[in-house]
Amino acid sequence: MATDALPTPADEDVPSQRYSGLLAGEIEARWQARWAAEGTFVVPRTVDVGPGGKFFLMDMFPYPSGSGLHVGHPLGYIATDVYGRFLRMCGVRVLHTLGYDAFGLPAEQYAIQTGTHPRATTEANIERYRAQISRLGLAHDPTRSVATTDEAFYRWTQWIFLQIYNSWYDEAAGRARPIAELAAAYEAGELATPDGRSWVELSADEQAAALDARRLAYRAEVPVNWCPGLGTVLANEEVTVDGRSERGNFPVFRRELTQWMMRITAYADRLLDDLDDLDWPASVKAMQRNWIGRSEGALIRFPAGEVEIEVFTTRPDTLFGVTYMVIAPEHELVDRIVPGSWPAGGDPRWCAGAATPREAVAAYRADVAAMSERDRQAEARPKTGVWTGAYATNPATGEPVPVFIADYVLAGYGTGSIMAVPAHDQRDFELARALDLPIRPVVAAGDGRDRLDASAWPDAYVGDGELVNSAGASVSLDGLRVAEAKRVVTEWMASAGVGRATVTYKLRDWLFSRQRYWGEPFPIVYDEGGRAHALPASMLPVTLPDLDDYRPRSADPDDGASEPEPPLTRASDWVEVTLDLGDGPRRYRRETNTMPQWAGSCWYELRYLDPCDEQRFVDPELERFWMGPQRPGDPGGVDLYVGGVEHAVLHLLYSRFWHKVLFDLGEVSSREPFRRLFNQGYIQAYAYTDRRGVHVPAEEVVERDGAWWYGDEPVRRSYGKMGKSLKNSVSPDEMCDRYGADTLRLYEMSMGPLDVSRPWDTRAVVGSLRFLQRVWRNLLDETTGEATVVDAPADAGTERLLHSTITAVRGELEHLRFNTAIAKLIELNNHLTTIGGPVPLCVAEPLVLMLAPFAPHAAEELWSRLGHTATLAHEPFPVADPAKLVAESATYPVQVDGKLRATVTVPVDAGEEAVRAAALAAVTGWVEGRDVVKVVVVPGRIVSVVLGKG
RNA sequence: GCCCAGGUGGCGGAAUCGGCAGACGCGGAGGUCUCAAACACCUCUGACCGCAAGGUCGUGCGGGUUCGAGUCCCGCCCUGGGCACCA
Repeated sequence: MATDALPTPADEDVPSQRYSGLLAGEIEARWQARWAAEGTFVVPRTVDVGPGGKFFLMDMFPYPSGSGLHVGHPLGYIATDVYGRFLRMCGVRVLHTLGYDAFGLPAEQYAIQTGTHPRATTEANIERYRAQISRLGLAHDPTRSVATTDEAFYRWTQWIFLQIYNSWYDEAAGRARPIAELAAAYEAGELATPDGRSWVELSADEQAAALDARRLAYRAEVPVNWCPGLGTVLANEEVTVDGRSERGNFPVFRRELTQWMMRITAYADRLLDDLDDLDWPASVKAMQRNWIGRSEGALIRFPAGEVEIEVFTTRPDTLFGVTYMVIAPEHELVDRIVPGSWPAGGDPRWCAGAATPREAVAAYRADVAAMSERDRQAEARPKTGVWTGAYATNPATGEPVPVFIADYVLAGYGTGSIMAVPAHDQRDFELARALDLPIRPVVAAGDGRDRLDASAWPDAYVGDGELVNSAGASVSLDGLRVAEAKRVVTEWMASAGVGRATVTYKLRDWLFSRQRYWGEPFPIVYDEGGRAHALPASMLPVTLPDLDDYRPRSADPDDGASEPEPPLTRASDWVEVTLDLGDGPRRYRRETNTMPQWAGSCWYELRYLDPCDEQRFVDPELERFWMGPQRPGDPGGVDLYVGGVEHAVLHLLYSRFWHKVLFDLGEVSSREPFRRLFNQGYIQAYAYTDRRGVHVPAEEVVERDGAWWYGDEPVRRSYGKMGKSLKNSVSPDEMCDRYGADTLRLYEMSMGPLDVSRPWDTRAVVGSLRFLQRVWRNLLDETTGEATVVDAPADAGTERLLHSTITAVRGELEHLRFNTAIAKLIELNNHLTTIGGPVPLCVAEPLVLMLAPFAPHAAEELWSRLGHTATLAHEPFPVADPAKLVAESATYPVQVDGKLRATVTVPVDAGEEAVRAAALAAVTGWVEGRDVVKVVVVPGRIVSVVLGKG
């Protein structure tokens, strides 16, 4: 096709001042330059504020990826901008800016792919993002933007790490305290040292070890998620349910490795309880509760020869129903209880045909190890297990119970061991059936099954009921209900010294080190004895050294036995340092792990308050002003935080944890970082594949006869994410070029409620352009660009509509319902089009002001052409006059037997009788010959006439 | 399996202290302007019946409450998301 044959619009046919994409582009560039030059959106670093109050408004900051933005990315940014502009016009001091989350794996991987240094690609990506975002006309304070990769920023990330490192959790006080106070407490004898000796008896190394063991940031050899494909270990939160990395989808292996951990579990209860005080979506709260996974139960010790097996159970009431025990296969206790040969009394089916218990255990462990994480978690997999040859003693009955290993018991939860009650636990029931273990009911089922004989039961009985078969020498539960039995047995266990009530969590401590290059270095060095030392704050920042080769040592993604090797170990000049940490210059080795991507985002909201502060990470006065609690019970925090739901348990849990540590240490006055959270939906798109399964450009696909065609070829349609590889990506730049940023903003806001995902439809964008065009045409001459408004009063109908629109738009904006607010503005403007003639100034001005949050450039331009010289950014948002809302007549729909039959119009002050009479008169044809049983008049609403039967 | 959302025209969506279902926009049909068009303008546009006036049906399905139900209650179905051998 010859493109030069395309018709070009003749210039003289289109009025020169018609609001087109081209004109919009010119207006937008001009106003953006003016806002920048005048510092319109710069917020002073002072804490005085007018009567409108303050509002700290935030978006989840972007990760500047190499592929740039598509139209879905700025959805939330536009929404917060509209809301912020509205609040500003309501006299509120609004803090709104945007930074960049620029450390992390993807930036590093992108750098490796393109062969350039991560700093270079990161900076280029940030510039690209800035350019794309600035075209949208967002009213950010440009002086408060940060990037987590800035030395001036990560200096404070390291500083906060030091605060956490130099703290311990005082369980008695329920808060973190400086580690020096722990040393003081040990020294004063207020706290017992780990081995009971007095503090002064301990060597310096022993004292240091005792403190290190309690720090909130600590090193420990723990089972970690080793991902050879990424060359690093990962946090639990970064591993998917089928045991692969969230990034890159590589296999993840469990390995014991020494790593940096954050003691987030100390905060489990507070992280859980404080959710109640947050204005967050219920789904996010539910996900966090689920992830923390608090469960109340009891720890019970079962003697087994030389050792004791401690189990965690939520059903201590079923203690008399224990018929066997299970330990996780990898549990260290297993090797200590396995006897040399099979004792008498066991069932051959428990032994898997092995000659000795040791062989049985080894074979079972080998089977488990050979299984992939996916297989292990597969649904409906039959329960397996093998006897260890050992017996333990039920502390309530004195009975011996066989001890098994089975992979349905997880080493990482509770104590890694369970008491099996097959009658009342489905998993135990399944293994009991598989190995023909006894099943002893101790809770009388109320559902018709046999209460004492489980041989015909189809499944475990997990409901409530009366305890039976539960009387021992020192305690009896018979006759009690489950809840009561739990209480009684727990009291008995405590007095008998065999167990106690406890709480466990699914939440694990946060694995905080990564074997990657592109992250914050730890402010930690090791002495020649291998002991860790924190650097003093005066030595911060510890800057990331330049490296020629920043790649992780590549390992086979499937080789779980490979070793992580941080790239920073290669920076030998950087690693080996001589420092004076208070006892003269000595040689040290730097920590070569880096922090995970989440570190910077754990506290960036605080840095927005003053990114230039070189004395502190945040000024306490600014923090109190912008984030402090507003009333008793208020946790404080950012007033509105908008972002996607994908960070429900990662970023949002980690940042709450860091914030609480800072709160405990007195560094911030708010105990939560984000008071209100709003999850925006996603913009999705259709993608099309041809018969080979290859994606074709979505823009060029047409619909014909209910099918989709790419040229002459039929294509298949799918729906989902927008992405370059799917060939369905639309960039904000091309939308700005074709329609202007204001049209794009308006379109994205009118697509639907902010929290709902919706499909992108480029064809529909023109509707928003038409709206702006019509507003433009109603107020200006399309040929001359002169305002056509008149300084005359509006007619009563127009005035009433204006004021009802103001009321509605304010209400919708307050609740972030931008789509319906826009619909109201369109209705008002359509009314002005319909009545024709010049628009009165007293209608034009409020219309422009109400439009301003959505389409700020067009509104500014109209405002100036209406004769104003200053920006409208701080003009008061229109306020409705209640007196102008009153109509003189009211229209009632009239129903007869529930069906709409007529409408009547009566004076607005008509009494109920008059309305009733008018309504009946309007439906005589329907009522004729029938009895009117009842007439319901709902004032201002409706009239309902009820006829008799027949 | 458990938890949380949500099912309304051809499409995105309005309307929930129960009160005219389908605001607003896209798409579609017809028309205006134009040599022709367009990101212009006007009219119509839930389905069915009817020349029309008008009527009947209609908010996932089945019941119920009510003068009146998209909205409340009971029982299902489906879709999306989260969690999932957590003792």
